[in-house]
Amino acid sequence: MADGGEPGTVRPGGRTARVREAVLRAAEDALTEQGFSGLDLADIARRADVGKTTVYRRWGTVAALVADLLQDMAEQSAPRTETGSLLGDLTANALLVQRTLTDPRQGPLFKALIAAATGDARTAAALHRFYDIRVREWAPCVRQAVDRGEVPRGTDAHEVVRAVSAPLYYHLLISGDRLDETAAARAAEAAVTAARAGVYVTDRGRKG
Amino acid sequence: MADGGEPGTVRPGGRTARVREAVLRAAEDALTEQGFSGLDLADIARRADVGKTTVYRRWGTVAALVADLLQDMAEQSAPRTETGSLLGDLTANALLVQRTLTDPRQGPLFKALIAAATGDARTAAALHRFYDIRVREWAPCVRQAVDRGEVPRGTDAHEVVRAVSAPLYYHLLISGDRLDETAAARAAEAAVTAARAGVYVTDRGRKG
DNA sequence: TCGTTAACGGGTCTGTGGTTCCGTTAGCAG
DNA sequence: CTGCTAACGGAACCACAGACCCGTTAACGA
Repeated sequence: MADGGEPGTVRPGGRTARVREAVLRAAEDALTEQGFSGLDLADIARRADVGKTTVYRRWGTVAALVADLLQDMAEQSAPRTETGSLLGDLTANALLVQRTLTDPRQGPLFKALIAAATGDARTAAALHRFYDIRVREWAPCVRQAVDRGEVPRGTDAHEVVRAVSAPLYYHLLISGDRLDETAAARAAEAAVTAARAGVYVTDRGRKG
Repeated sequence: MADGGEPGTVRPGGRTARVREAVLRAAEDALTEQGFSGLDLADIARRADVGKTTVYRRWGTVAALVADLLQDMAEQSAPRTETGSLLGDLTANALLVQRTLTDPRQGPLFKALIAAATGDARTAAALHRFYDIRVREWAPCVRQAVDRGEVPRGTDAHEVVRAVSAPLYYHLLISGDRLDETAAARAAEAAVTAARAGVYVTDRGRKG
């Protein structure tokens, strides 16, 4: 008794780690190719060259597996570019997002991850954490812009970064419009314009 | 032979129409409660008091049923309010969207519809059509603003309306942030600010 | 190096969602 | 009103994802 709980926690090295890695990669492939609804544990096990019992025992549900995949993805981060101006930085961010979402592998993967999150609270929490980390990485460029006097003090840096991504995801998921460099540039420009005008200042009204 | 094709096309009245209505309402309920992944035709048939054979024969797949539901939803439209200013109009729009997405019934339903669209091209097309219609209904207020001189000529009215919704859907699906009146007001304000600055003018560069 | 046992994996069973068959109901043309 | 047949619906059938059992492999502490 008292073995800690979840399998994989007592002997996390060697084979266990290898299996986890293989299954997560296989899940990524399966999600990319079949999407969230066409997902099946046996198929993932086959792709990963792993017993399907293992997949069931370690993760149990598709939702839990996706949540674990999101945690794994959150850990590996891409570095941020710095251009010296807020518009330059956020345009770089918008282009990064645009390229990711139109990538023939990453695009479908992200769609599937978001779809998975709509149906399960734990997956949704993992998705929110993933994006929170990504937003956090880019927030400093907004704070630098505040210091330079480009945007008003009190601007919510996170909200500005989110405002850049929002229209791109809207195109991807909802309107289906073309998601090209123009759309990315426009998203960055709109966010910067609004930020400069003080739209993202959180405590408006207190000082006036 | 040569009976036209799809069932329900030769005798569309009476029972057939009643069944379609009942099934669509049941599908709406099921989507709202169970989400997209937990959907099953037998359950929908039970809710609709209809043989599951009928559901299978008429729609075949979950995706096709959802697509039909979206078409049905697209047909019934909500009227648009007019306030006289672009900010007023778009704030009304943002609040409408915000209230819809936070509604305990509609919110989960829309999440499920969007999730369904990520996995199937026909469902995606139906979703795009639905939103295109909604955007089209609100576009006139942007064109009126152009006529009043509030925003520059050449502004893409559809893109402005989409810009209002985008952050709200981003909150709902991706970041998980609170989706309150403040967020709605901010979304409208950001869109108006950017529109005034000419961010949504489509043929920029041609005239300069 | 060795022993303990966590973790894996093949094989089998089972519940359930999807499919088909065929008799029944009812829309609609005459 | 009547007949033809489109469309529905109950029930049996089937395939397959998910659950389980138990023998095998290998992580890790001593």
